[in-house]
Amino acid sequence: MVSKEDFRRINDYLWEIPTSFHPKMQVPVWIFADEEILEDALDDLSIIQAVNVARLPGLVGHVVVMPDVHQGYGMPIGGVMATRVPGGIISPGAVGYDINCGVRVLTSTIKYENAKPYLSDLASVLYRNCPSGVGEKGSIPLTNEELDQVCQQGANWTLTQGYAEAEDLQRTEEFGCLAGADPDAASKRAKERGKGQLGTLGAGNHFLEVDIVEEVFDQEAAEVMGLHTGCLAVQIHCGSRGFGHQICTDYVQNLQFAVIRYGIDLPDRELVCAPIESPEGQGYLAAMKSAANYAFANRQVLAWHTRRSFQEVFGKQDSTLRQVYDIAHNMAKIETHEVDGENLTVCVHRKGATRAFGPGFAGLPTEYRPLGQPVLVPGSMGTHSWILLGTSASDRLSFGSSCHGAGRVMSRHKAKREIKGDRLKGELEHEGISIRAGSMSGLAEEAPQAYKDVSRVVNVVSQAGIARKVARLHPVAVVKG
DNA sequence: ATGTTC
Repeated sequence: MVSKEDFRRINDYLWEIPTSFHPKMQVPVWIFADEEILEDALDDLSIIQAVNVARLPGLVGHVVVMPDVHQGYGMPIGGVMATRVPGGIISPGAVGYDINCGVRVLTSTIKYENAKPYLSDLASVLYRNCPSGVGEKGSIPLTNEELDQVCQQGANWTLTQGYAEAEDLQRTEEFGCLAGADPDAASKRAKERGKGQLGTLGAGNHFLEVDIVEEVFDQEAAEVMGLHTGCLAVQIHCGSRGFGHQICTDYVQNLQFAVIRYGIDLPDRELVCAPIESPEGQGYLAAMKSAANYAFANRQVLAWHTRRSFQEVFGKQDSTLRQVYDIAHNMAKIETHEVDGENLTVCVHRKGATRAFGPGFAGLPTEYRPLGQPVLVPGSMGTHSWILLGTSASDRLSFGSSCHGAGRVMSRHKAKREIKGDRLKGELEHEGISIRAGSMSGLAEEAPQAYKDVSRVVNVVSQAGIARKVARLHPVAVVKG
């Protein structure tokens, strides 16, 4: 067990578990939290899992835990670990089952006051046009060859097919495509699942939401990002669907043998991994990149569905949706970071954590380079969401990372048991939020009561200096599986 | 998260 006394307070928003806590810890664990969030984090396995992660071979710096943390498969959601390349490991459980789960935000100049009478229709049209729900198939079935192209080209494939604008790709992490993806590293079963699901939302905490830009905290940055107070914006939260899920399932199973072959001492079977330079590690990395590219393409096709839905409701003239940004929050990336005064090549695993690089990063479009990387933080349904920017301090504190959402405090099981979906829908509709959901029990699982207060989470990362506030969004229409 | 127990 871990208790509050095991933490050393670095400052009001940063706490450390030193390596002296456990003889096998390679690096300390740092958690970004206020006291309340720290205490919440001790209620589940989050911190124990972070300590387990700190025992893996080849770790550098420290394991990072974000304020939206909750327990996950092997590694907590809201965790970051960096491993030496070569010499360290790569672990599917430290990326997550939904490879490149992420968020895209689109923005408009449509004023909420003018749009208000049409929002219920808009919700219905979006629900009709954006396939959602477990196992749901999309409107763009892919051949084997096309799936391979999506894996290799990511969002670029959607541009060639007419589902994207060039600016969308500019304003996507990695410009919508990771180099080095190998579709043949994905199993036949993964491919079969992936072929029919491009352009689908999925279920669970995935959603498509129309928001009002409620308050702007940095006028200059908001202007560059096209965020206008009182106007509509759209958030799309989803990932690589059955394709990425199957890839994770396959490699969690296969890498068990790598653990034995390379004699890795695992603190938890769920942290199954392989040396990153091994054939097994490289296989997972190439498959993970395929799923990541699939997810970039998936969110792009959903953006296309969103645009045609807006045109259907508001007409072609007044419905322009410009992309603000698209970020991943379940991904492993080879990056260079300064650790203890030394520049190291590392594999940064971000699971329920976003990249948050500061100003000057060359991988950003020109207009964003002076600002830093946009960080998109969806809240729980019916509450706020936030647009932040990465900072230069994130580079040295959190491997250039920030939080990804509100973070669960109630298990899915408990939420389903305690909350009535149809009653929740009524309450949200009463607050002026149009809800279109395929499953009432699914809706209950995602109730605001099941999550932390996202503004509290955002306050921690902002006070800790790893991201800064640009704008707060408020939902007016939600589409869920 | 997930053809929600291949």
